[in-house]
Amino acid sequence: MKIATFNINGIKARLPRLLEWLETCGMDVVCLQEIKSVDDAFPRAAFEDAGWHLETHGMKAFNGVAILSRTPMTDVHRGLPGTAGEPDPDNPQARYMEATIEGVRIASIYLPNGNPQPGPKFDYKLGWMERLYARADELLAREMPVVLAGDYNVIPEDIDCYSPGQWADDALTQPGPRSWLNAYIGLGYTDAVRQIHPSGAHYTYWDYQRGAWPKDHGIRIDHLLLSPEAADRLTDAQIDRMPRGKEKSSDHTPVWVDLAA
DNA sequence: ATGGTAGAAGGTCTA
Repeated sequence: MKIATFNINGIKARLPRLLEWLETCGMDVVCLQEIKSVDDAFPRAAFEDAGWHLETHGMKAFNGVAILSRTPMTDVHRGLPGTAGEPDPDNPQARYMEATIEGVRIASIYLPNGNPQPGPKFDYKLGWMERLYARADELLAREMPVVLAGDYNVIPEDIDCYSPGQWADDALTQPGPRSWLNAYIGLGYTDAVRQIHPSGAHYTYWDYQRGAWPKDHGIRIDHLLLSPEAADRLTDAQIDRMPRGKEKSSDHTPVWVDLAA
């Protein structure tokens, strides 16, 4: 069972490129982030016509997540439990959803960026990561395969960054967010790409500016965390760099895991 | 120190 995460940076701008990739990628499930669309404006038919089941959790202009699946989804849940820390608790930012697919609980996550730090946006990121910790812990109690997939906006270690010195003051490398990510690992989750590529520099994001892509000035911020029941089934994890090199690409590229049947 | 690019909007804000 192949499961991907892909921050597409706008569903409307990315639609043709995304459909091309979906045709050939061989994925069973694709978690999308930054759809930047309300649910009603999401181009559902294009995906359904191509044979995908689709669930979205969007909002106006920013953020927004979705899950595509070749087989039906059950028990779909939108929003990260607990609204404490949301700037507007009555209208929480659309950054999290879950669904069960073929017995695997899968989350699509768009974690707050947190820049500039320090500041209220960084505090929001830390609070969000604390709430995700609580949810990740709850999911472990189900004793089922869980895959927490998404754009975490955290560079786990300096080897995940082309130039750690240039990122030293950025919210993506700060000790606080890194500690929360390590806390998820401490609960029993496995960073799938790190597991398969223990010492490699494997990036998932390259800025649109300053020629970051041709110079391979990338960072690794898109992750799939696996519960023990999922990690036991892990046979492969890869970053597909091809989509990043296309015209009108996202600034992220897809990351995927393969779980044995 | 600034600006460089991109997307959703049709304001600037976010990254």
